[in-house]
Parts: sequence; C-alpha cells; structure tokens
Amino acid sequence: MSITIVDIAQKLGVSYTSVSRALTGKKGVGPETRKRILAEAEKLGYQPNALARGLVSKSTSTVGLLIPDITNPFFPEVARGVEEACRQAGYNLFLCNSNWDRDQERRCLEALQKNRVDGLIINPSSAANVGFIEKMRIPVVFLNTKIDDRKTSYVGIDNALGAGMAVDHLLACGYKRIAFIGGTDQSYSNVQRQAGYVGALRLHGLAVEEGLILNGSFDTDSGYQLARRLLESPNPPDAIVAGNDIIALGVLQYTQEKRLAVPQDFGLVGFDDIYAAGLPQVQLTTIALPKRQLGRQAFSMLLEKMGTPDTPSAQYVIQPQLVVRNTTRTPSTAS
Amino acid sequence: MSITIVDIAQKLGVSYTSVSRALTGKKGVGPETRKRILAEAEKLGYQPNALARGLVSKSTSTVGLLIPDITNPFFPEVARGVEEACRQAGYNLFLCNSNWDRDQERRCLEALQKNRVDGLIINPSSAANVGFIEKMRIPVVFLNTKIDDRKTSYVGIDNALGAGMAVDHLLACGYKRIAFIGGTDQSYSNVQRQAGYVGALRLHGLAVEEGLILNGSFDTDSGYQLARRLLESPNPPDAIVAGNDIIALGVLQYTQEKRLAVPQDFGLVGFDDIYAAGLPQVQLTTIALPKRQLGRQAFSMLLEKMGTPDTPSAQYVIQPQLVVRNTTRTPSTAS
DNA sequence: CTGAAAGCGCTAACAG
DNA sequence: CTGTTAGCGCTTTCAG
Repeated sequence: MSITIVDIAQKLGVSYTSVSRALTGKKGVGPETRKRILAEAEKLGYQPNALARGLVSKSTSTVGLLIPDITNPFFPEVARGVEEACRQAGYNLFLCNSNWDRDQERRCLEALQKNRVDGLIINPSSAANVGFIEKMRIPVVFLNTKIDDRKTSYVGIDNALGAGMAVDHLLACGYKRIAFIGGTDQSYSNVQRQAGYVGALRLHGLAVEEGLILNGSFDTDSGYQLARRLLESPNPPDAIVAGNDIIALGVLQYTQEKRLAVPQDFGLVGFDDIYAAGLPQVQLTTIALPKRQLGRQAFSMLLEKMGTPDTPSAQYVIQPQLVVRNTTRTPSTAS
Repeated sequence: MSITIVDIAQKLGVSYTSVSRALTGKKGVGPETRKRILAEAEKLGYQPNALARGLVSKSTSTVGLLIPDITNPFFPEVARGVEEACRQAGYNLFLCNSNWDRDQERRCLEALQKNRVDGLIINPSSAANVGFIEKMRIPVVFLNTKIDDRKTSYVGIDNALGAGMAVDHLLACGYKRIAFIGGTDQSYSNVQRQAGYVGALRLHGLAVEEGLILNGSFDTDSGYQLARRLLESPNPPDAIVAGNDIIALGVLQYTQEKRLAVPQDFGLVGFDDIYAAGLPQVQLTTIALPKRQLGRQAFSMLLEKMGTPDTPSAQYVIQPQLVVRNTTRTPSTAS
C-alpha cells in the first residue's frame, strides 16, 4: 500500500487539499506549511498516483508511440528522438510495436486509448486502422505516412525525392539498368520510394520495366531472395535501389556470394543509413535520414497540438541526403 | 469526452453496475442482458478507462521495462521478447531508457511508480538506484545484473562463462597475448565479462597484465580508440576480447585502417551477436546470446512474481554460445 | 439476478 | 491562507 496525500496530511495535521496544492506547486498555501509538506513528502518517498491524477485532470502527461518494429534499426533511433523530446517536456512515453500486423496495431491502439494517452505518434503499418485512429479523437501525428493532407499532421521524409536521388546518382555513375527492391507494398514510405524511383526513371526518359520492380518485406532475407530473382533473370539489372538498408544488405549478401564486382559491375543504393551501412566493412551508399530529428520533430508537433486543440494540422517533410560510399562507382568514372 | 459505463447503462436502462459486470466478464448478469450490454459497448466503441479501473482495482496490467539504451542493438531484441510475452499475457509495456544515466534512470523509476506499474524488469545502468528500486515494493526482475543472490530475481546470461569461452577459443587458435576492451565498468555484465576473461587466463596459467585491460564505453568509437591505444603500445596484444560487438566493430575498424591481417595476425571475439556481426562483410566471431528468449524469460518470471506475491526469488542464467566466424583463425591452424 | 452505495487518490470549485 | 465538498470512472461490497 503506497502512501497518499491523506497520509501526509494527517502526519502534519493539515487538510489534504493543502498537501495537494503544495505538491502541485499551486498557490494557496503558506510558504511555511508548503515547506513542511514538501519535506514530509520527500521523507516518506511519496509518489503521486498518476492514475488518480489523470482520472480527475483528464490528462496523463503520457503520449503513445506506435511503430511497426523496434527490431528494425531505423526505429530505435526515431524512438530515441521522441523519447528525448518527451522527457524534456515532462511527458511519459508509452511504446508499442505493431509488428506490421494490423490486428496487433489495433490492439495497441486500444491499449493506448484505454490508458488515455494525451497524444499519439504513429508510423502505421498499413492504412487499415486510420479510421479507428481518427475516432480516437486525440491529437495524432503520423510518422512517415501521409494519410490525408488536410486533416492530419504528418512528419516524414521526402521519400520520392530520396529515391530519385538514388536513381540520379546511379545514372550519373553510368549504370544502365536500374531495378527497385522494396519492402511491403502496404507501407506508405515504400510506395513513395517506389514512385520516386519510377518518376526519376521517366524524368531521364528511361523506360520503366515492371519486371525490375519487386516488393517483399523489410528484411535481409527478402532482399537476398529478390536480388537472386532479379540477377538470375535473363536480362539482369546492373544496379539496384533498395527500399531500405536492411534489404540492401541482403542484396549485397547475394552479390558477394555470386562474386559480382561491386561497385564496378553492379551498383547499389540503400535507404535509411542505419548503423551497419556505415561500417568500414560494408560502406553502403545510401539515402540518409535524420532519424532522431524525425522523432523530435514529431513530438514537438504533437506537443503543439496537445496544447492548443484546434491547431491546424501541419506537414513537416525532411529532405534526405545521399551518402556516397563504396557500393556505387564514382560519378566521374562514368560516361 | 469519451463514453463511460454510465452512458451505456442509461441507453439500455440498466444499472451501471451490471454494465461493469458484463464488461469484466463476471457473473451476476443475465445472459440476455449481458449480450445487449456487450453489443452496445461494441457499437459505441467503448473503451474502459484504465485509469479508473486501476485506481480501484490497484492493478494496471502494465509492467515497466527499463533499459539503458534502446539504440544499442542488443536491447531492441530483448525488448521485443518482453513485449511479446507481455502481450500474450494481456499486459501492457511501459518502456523507458535510462541512457546509462543514474539520474535519468531514477526519473524513469519514479515515472513508472507514479503510473503504478504492476511489475518491473530492469537492466540497471549502475548500482546507484537499487536501493530506490527495493523501496518501490513491487515485483522486480533484474536483467543482466545480479544484485543480491537472496532477495532479487534475476535473469541473465553467464557472462563470465562467455568471456571464458572467448579466451579459450582464442588460445586454441594459437593467439598468445589476449587483451580485453570493455564498456563502462559501471555495468555489471561488463564487470562479469572482464572477470571471466581474467579467470580463464589464470586457468590457463597465463599472466594477467593490467595494461591489457581497458574499459571505455559501449560504443564503436570507444572500441576504436582503445584498440588504437592497445595496438600502438610497445608490446601489443595479438588478440582482443571485446565487451560487446559494438566495441568489437570499433576494434575491427582500427585493424582495418592499420591493415592488420585479421584473423591471421590478429584475433577478435565480440559479445552479443548483434545483427551487424553476422553480415557477410563482417563475419565477427562472437559470443551469441539468446536475446529474445532473455526478454521472454524475464517477463515470465515477473508474471509469476506478480501472481503470487511471496514467490521466492529465482535466478535464471542462460548459457551463451560461441559463434566462430572470420575474425579468429581456425583452431586447427594453431600449434 | 440486479441495483444502490461506498470509495480508490486526487484535483477543483466553493466556502470560511 | 486554509478546509470542506464534490466528483473523475470504475470495481466491489451489500441489500433487495
């Protein structure tokens, strides 16, 4: 049984209202009384019951963060950014994993709602639950997934631009047949990346071959399998844009086994710039994203929304950045 | 304003007590009434207020998980294990990062306590807050850190054994001067690993040189710096046991720059077997840990403790496993 | 089987 | 400046 404000009120012979006031830093308590109360609370190791507090104040100082997979190196960084911003603002973080599963995502949302989080940052695993999310009637910021330009706040990166940069770079390096290997086509960012790839190809007046676009899932093995499929085909590509670095690493694994000369005969660009991509042994050319900043920005937008309920929704799009490493030739080599 | 049991009671013309009973699946409601209530709740999209529920029932079905750094690839895996087990048991997870900082760890603990989590799984970043944790008077399972054999539950891996395996393997490969580069010496597991290293050396009748034991922090850069310090010294080691893979990767970075022949002239064993260690480009020999299982096991022990308050504390120690890859010579090569 | 009443710990009017 | 009084939404006795 933990101690309550009543306990400390009794000990000091004051009303528990005064204790409440002192503890929440409100005026209406004599400085002397306040000091005694604070001292006693400290001494007893009192911790306010957030449940009771939230019940009456209708605010929990807690926000939810719902991501697809904490095991994917991209997300811990984002989560870290959110968490740091949270803490600075005095908020708690309720983290959930949807594991790319709509039912689980739904269950997470329900749990978050039951616990009355004040706001939500979500990287949806699909569009399946957006309806439910809107019915929750709490401030929401979508991460990496734009749902509807008008009604929802969104923070993400310019995926299409990033994919375009990848294609441009590959072309500048002299690669001719560029393929795209993505993750789930349920994923908004994946779709955007693919669209950026297609757009860039068109912009260069190049044909877009259906057969050069493959989607699987966001893991190394999928990258490996799809690379194999592509590279064993009769007319294989000489470069690949991967939906993310994890996939790219799978591709790289295949090229290595097949002893394909990278970057001489084959070019590869990833996406995200995860830790492993920058290892000296890997040196994957990739599209880098300011992951932590993404998280921080998401929270800061959410905070604003939570502060003033009728904040107009905003879109915040971060520009990605091409990081040239060793899986692409140097552009000067080309032509 | 979200809807309450009163709302649905009024709509149906029953007492809200009945609604409560129906919703919580307790007996005392006619099957017909129950059905109507459940249907109405569903229709209205009712979500019980966990705050109110927790306030009266004194249980939140939420457990806290406090880890040092979600950005370290070891922890997401563990978190995932905990989370999966949690969800299966119908619990929520409140995840916090201490960022290896005792004050922040303390603040997290307080937040957890305020929110009245039913139990706690913690990988302490130091021994600083154990006193506070014990005062929280909730079921706790320590992760990777044994505090006191008698009173606390603990799940972790046999770090000393793992480090010993690393040393044994290195010796079997024919390396002669083995050094140890660790992370924070605040970290229990690091201390254990170091102890295992020392113990194994002694067991082989080898001298333990103070100068061959260096501790920094758990990141790649620290590994790089300490490797440099060691390898630039007059009498450098020809093998290193790293406190974890992240550090090992830093060491590898240095050896690569210095063009040291690995594994011919220099051997390296990491710890944890993170994703990057297994990449074909890296192929780091390491001590593998069943990370997800660790998390699952921790929760299952916590669950038992939460169920029966006087469960005797238990220690659960998992054996690590040597994974031989390409940063060590093959043992047959030796002697 | 059902309803009325009490109270979880706290904040927020309302009086004094 | 202080104390009294209501609830927040829910579970849990206790009557009927």
